[in-house]
Amino acid sequence: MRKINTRDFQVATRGTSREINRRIALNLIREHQPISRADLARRMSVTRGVAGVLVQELIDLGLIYEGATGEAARGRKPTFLHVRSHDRLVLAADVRFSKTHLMLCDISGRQLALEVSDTVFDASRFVKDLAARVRRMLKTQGAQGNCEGFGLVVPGMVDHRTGRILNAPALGWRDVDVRDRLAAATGLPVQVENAGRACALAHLWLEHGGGHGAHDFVYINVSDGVGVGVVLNGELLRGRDHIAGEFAHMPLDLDGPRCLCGRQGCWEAHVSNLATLSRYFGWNLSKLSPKSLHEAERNAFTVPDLVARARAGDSKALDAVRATARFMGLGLATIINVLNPDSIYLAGEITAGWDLIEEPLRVGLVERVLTEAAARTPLRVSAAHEYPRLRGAAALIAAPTFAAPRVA
Amino acid sequence: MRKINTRDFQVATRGTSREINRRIALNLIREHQPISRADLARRMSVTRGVAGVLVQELIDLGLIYEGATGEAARGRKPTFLHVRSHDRLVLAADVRFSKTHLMLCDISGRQLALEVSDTVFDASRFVKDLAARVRRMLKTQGAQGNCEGFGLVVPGMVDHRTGRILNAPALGWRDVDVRDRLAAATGLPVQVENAGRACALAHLWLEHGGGHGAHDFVYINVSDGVGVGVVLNGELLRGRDHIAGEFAHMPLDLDGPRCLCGRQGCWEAHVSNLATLSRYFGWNLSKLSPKSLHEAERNAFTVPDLVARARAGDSKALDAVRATARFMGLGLATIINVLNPDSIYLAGEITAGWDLIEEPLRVGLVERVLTEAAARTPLRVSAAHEYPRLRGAAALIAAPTFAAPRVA
DNA sequence: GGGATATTGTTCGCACTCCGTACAAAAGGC
DNA sequence: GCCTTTTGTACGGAGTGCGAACAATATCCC
Repeated sequence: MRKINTRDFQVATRGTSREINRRIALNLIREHQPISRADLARRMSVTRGVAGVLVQELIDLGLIYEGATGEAARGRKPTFLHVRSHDRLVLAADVRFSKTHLMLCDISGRQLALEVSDTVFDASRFVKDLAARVRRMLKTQGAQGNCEGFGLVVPGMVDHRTGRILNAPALGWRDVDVRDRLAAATGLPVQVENAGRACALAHLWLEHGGGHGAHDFVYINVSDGVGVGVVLNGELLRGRDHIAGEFAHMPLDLDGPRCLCGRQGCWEAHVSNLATLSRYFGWNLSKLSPKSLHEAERNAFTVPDLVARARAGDSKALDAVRATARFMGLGLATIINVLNPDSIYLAGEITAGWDLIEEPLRVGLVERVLTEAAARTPLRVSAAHEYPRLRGAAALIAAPTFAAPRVA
Repeated sequence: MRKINTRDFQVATRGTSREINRRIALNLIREHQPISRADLARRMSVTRGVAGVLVQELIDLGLIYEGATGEAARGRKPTFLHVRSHDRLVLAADVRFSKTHLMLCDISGRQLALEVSDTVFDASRFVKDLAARVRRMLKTQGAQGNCEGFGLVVPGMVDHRTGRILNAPALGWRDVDVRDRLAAATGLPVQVENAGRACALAHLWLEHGGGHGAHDFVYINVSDGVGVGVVLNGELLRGRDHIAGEFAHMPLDLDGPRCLCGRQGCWEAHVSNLATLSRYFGWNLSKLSPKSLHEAERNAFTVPDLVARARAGDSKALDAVRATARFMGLGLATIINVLNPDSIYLAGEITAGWDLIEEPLRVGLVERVLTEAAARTPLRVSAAHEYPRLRGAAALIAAPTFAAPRVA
């Protein structure tokens, strides 16, 4: 029951019905390929005649192709339809404090090439350097003509509409226009998005197998910080000022530990990798400068190391990990109470020790969640693929092909 | 950019385009009445021919009617169109711990009759009693044939789809089917919803004047408890387990004051009327039973009284009110960081003292909100009409007439 | 082998849609 | 009285889904 926005609506024209049905057909083919015209007609509850026309149009548009003829118990054999993806390529980049990853993949997310380099912090040099790498990768992969766009993911606040990076503290960037500059330098359409949201996008658009078509979920990445992407009604929530989903800095305790953001008691300050390590080593976060913290974390050992020690019998390590888990549960409870999603996906180094943390996490969850039903919200560890952020960057380019047409 | 749900989609048929455009036309007429066919055509960017057909259909459906002919500087005078609402009536009820309100209004929310009675706590007697009142009111108002439905609003958790009240602690109801029983007893279609959400619905559907067509907002009612309704993309957020929007029990401080829900440090425990009064009187919430608290609040004086004292120069009263305001701001900050809505509407007794509380509220807000832009999220005190909850109940019945058709 | 049966995919008339144009109706200016 | 402007209607054209009939292709069974 959506209200029509009378200041921004879309009138239906002669072609609107066709456009809607074509898009539905494309999505059904994508999800059930290989599939025949007749099967498609049945799934759509339209006549085979209509399905045939829709399919022909999708073929003419180059979105699908006819494959082998399938087997049938009796009667004429069906010709299978597939979504064309092997020669529709996408570039994806993930910029982080330490390294910048660049990946070439097809529109379904299948990885074709990957390259890692040190991150360049000067914005102008960054653009120049990245554009050169893009050109080189396209050339060596023989993909110059087939690349449909370039998705970029950064840790920070992004205005997705204008492509400006508003604030990325980890990179030291404020109000930098990367999209247009990268587009000019590479000749490709460029999309920029925040890392947490991109992971959610990857899950929404590229995970039809395991993700099983979730349309209302929250994707949470607990790492150096806490990144969150919210998908409601099959759509990513961005918000008026591009900060929607910032659960990281909600307070658990107004007088709690100091957070890198300057405030006290943020959820992130309780559960980030740094918080977990601090708990183990007895660091006092309030007294360390942000920079030295970054160093400490980079050089010293990591959360996976800590999980390994916990596994090996180091009870102090186990306590630290489980303390973090409880706070994770407390924060998740608020997310559930507030958004009440169909499911929650968890990612980040600490999820490697899921068997160790699940129980204390659920204790924290039950402590604060409002109903028993809500406490049963499925929590899934995003085993997923290796590079959720890169896949998210790819999803930025892949999604428009399959998205629902704007109507009413 | 919405993903099509391949397990629950709507194929476009021959009539889909017309349905979409008819609904857009209806909404434009509603928002700009009186309006001519020609003007409608211009606003929709369609020819006058199409607009004429759409209008004729809406007239035939009884949704609009032709009114007087308007004035024009030159040329033929337009015939004005209006949404038919004076003889399309709706019943609305608001059940609270103390009283039950029953209102008859038209589909645009104009109040026609109002009746207040003591709340009946036995569910069976409640249904019987309320149905009798409904019949009587329809009779005395001569509205038996024109009533299109009955909207019911309760303080508690509701499954809107099945019409069951899952848990309403204030009324002592658990898993009670009111919808079907009321529908059988009154012969009307019945819709049930939670009070906080209903207020948001009222704002979305019945506030085209002042609300100015907000489509992404949060409506917050700070009263005995804290009720919140979230509207995103012109649609009310309900959630998997019907608890979406439950910001009331997010923690500000895990070791904070005890809340009526049994947990500690909930936002509600910091800002509810009870919390404000406790601050003034020095009550210790942890040591009072929920029941005695209810009594204390009902019999003693109220938050408006406290605001009056603050106005009169009672510095202790002012401190109590302003302390609550700061906590309100801290909670609002999390709401903004998380949902980042276009605007926030505030209601509840304490907003009567808006001039006293705005400053400390904004201090709390700025303390926790992540960006300066987000800190400027418009906060509007819902002066609104007298009965937001009743209007919300009415909106439950009124909305389907104007909602966007489901497509793709 | 050959006809019955079953399934796929196409074709064509039909009713419905929006779209553009032409036209009638109604008012004011000169 | 004629021109101009605006509103509202009428009609052919192009594009849509729908239903039924059709050709193509396969298996089953006698």
